[in-house]
Amino acid sequence: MMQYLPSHGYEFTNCSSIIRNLVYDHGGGDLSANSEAKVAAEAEAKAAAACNRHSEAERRRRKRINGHLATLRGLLPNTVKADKASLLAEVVRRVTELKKVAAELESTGMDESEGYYMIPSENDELELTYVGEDSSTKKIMIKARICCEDRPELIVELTRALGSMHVKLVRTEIGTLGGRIKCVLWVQVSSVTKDQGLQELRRALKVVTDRASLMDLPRNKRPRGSDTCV
Amino acid sequence: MMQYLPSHGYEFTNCSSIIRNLVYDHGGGDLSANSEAKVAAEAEAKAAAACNRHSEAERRRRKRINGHLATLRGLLPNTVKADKASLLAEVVRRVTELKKVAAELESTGMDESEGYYMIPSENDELELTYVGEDSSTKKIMIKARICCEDRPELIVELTRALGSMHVKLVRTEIGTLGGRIKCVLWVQVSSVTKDQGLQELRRALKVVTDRASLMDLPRNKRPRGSDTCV
DNA sequence: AGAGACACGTGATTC
DNA sequence: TGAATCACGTGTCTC
Repeated sequence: MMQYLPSHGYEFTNCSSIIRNLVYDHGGGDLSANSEAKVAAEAEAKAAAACNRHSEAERRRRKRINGHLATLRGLLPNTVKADKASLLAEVVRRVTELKKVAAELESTGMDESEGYYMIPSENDELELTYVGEDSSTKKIMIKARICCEDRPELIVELTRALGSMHVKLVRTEIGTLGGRIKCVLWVQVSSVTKDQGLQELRRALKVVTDRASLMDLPRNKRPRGSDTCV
Repeated sequence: MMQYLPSHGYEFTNCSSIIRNLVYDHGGGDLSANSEAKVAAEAEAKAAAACNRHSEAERRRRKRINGHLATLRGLLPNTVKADKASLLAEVVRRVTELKKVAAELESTGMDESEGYYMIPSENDELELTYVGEDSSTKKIMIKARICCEDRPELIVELTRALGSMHVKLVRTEIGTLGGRIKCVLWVQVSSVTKDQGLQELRRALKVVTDRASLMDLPRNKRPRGSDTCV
């Protein structure tokens, strides 16, 4: 650890301009009048004061900057002993990370969860959006936005439709209002191209939104509760 | 804009140690032998070289630090003209923001969406967790984790149960497997205390998980599709 | 002219 | 010893 206490007593007036002034005084002081010496002394004092203000301002500025750096040290883990450059490098890394995450949220529309977007509209809707490809897993992400009349079987139908594909339901958001339902699904599709994924998913979901009956299925596979009557 | 080109030619050797050496040379140089002058010259040259290395290293250090600062300027919007301190203040703000968002995701368990957590278990479950209070809106966030037998009316019942309370469904995640369903709800409750919110929500959701019949409701309020037979 | 911001070289300190 | 880091005061430039 370094401390850098002000061990050398630089506290006051170490300004070279003063020294310069002193030199000038020494050179021509003997011939000058008393008033001239006074003027010189005044000038010297003034310069010294200005110099002090300057160095003090610079001290304040440094303190401000280092204060922020200290704050960042406190914010980021394992940077207590890091030097300034390394600390800033780490900060750059984190901010980059933040930007990436934020951009991802933006592009997936995952920040649309509040309010407006989740309110069902009056018109039926089946909109698929290609979100992107995960660089590491090479899997395609597709966002599906569905809006239609609400009915109890809907969720089961959706689950069933997705289950028929090689997909992973990453996230679901559902909003209902006045008997209508809005459903946004984030689906991860593997091993297919973008167009294939969009096409297959659209076909699967269209079955649901078109109110396709589940009654074609064998009885023991039908969702419980939807056919308990009879 | 400031440029701070190296307008004053500080490029080489402005080390006061050299000046000091020169002063000493001037003081006792006349009486010394040639070899002594050589030694002095060597020492001077050595000191000058060391001094150069020092100032160059410092220059490199500054360059590294300022390089990171420039990177941060590029990363953050509207910081092109900001001075160092303001830039760092903005960086602190952003990193704090990042930490807050990350902590929120952590505490709400919103990062549990993948894999394990959304797989329904074999046992029924109704677990409510107090997530926290939004500092700005003063609203309570509760996470409800439900696991039970799947049935088509479930979602409608849930929606209905929540609709009977003054709550806002912020986020929903649903996972189904083998006829069972796991459902995690993030619910924002307003105008009640933590305990009130937990209690009311638990009562409302228990009705659902206990398979309470909806048939007590007036016919026109029953969810469509669940009672079309008769 | 006066305050603020920056780069610079330097001495002190640590490893 | 030497390399690296830091705080410091200073000169210079801008507004």
